[in-house]
Amino acid sequence: MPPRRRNTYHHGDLRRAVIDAALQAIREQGSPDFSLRALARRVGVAPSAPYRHFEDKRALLAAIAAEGFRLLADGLRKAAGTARPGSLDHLRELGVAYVRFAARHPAHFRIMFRPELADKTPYPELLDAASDSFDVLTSGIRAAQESGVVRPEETGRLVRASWGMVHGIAALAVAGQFGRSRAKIEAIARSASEALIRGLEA
Amino acid sequence: MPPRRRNTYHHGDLRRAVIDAALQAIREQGSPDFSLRALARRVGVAPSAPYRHFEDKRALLAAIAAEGFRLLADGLRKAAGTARPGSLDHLRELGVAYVRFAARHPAHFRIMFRPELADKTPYPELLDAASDSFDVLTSGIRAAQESGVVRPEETGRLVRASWGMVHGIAALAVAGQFGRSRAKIEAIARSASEALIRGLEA
DNA sequence: ACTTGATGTGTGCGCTGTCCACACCCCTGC
DNA sequence: GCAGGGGTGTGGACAGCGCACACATCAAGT
Repeated sequence: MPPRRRNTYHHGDLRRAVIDAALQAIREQGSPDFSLRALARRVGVAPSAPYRHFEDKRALLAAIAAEGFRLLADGLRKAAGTARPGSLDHLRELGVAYVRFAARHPAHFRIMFRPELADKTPYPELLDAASDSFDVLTSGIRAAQESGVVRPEETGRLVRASWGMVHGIAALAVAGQFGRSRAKIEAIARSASEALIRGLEA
Repeated sequence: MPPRRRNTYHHGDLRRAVIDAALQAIREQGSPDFSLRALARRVGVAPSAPYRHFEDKRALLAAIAAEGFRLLADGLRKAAGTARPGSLDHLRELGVAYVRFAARHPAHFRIMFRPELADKTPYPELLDAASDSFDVLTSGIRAAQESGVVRPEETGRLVRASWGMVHGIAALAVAGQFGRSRAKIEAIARSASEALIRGLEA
């Protein structure tokens, strides 16, 4: 990619610029109620320019959601790396990492589970990223079961309970219900994860 | 209220009809992306008629959210009634009832935590209903602490963990991640609540 | 009967998402 | 070293939207 050009007919990296403007708008109002035209104005291009990069508004949201799931999978893997796979610590760090991702990337998080993207079929990029994240969680729990530290109950059930818990804490945190302090939010996630894991121990 | 009048200039209960049409639309598309004009068409009134009952679109959503919180508080209180206050069973039933509410009233649930309603200040009805629901949860946990069956940890922390868990399971269930069967969804909620409670026992 | 206030109608404004024909300009093949 | 082609941005158009405002209708109280 050539260095940023200014005052040229072509923008340089309009796709990225539109995504960033959208994230900014989501951060400001909490919801993707921006208009594509306003985004274009902010970026300094014609109203129809973004349509060269996104089929429609939903496709833009899908791109943001996919980016979010990629960031989430990264965060989960990184956190998991700090503890022995299959250990209870590993499990707890997965939970904390889920919530930390939401606290660090609230704008992404707010888009990722939007109902209008529930059918990910038209967006293979989104579908892949989402299942990848889900797999990291699932295999973390399965490993803990295999190493015998967690009940040998049906894995899917444990995944749903764990995922549900961290997802709920993340959602409420992003909604501002737990205050603005990331440290406090992570502390909540940590103690909640510990409690749930205690309840799931073999 | 007089009996339903048809073919009259005045509708009879337009406010209720608009809310119901909105709920129907939310059920159909998962998000409140309907137009107020379409709602009016469905109900058979002029595009501007709903504005007699709702200041704007957000106020309509706020009314739905408030109704949702009232239904939630009812459901929580009813479920709580089936077990001795302060007992672990009582706690579990609260958790199950939260998720059951979401499974039974998904359209309400989808609206209740929308970011555009996060500032409930302009909607005192919504504010009251929301804090009432929250109080039922909080006092349930406090009672369990006082009867000595749950750790005497800071109550707020326990509330956040518990609320987060049931909220996450509810959200994922409403998003269709756990399939359509209400029985299965409640089973997940039940076993997850039991696990968390085990982890929180004194 | 007359007024009055609540409720529904009709019309208009500015904005939106999206489409289309056209302008521009970088890159590649000759 | 130049022609032109394809990817990218422009400008204008259209239908539909949220919402405002002036007017119509009707029930209820005097």
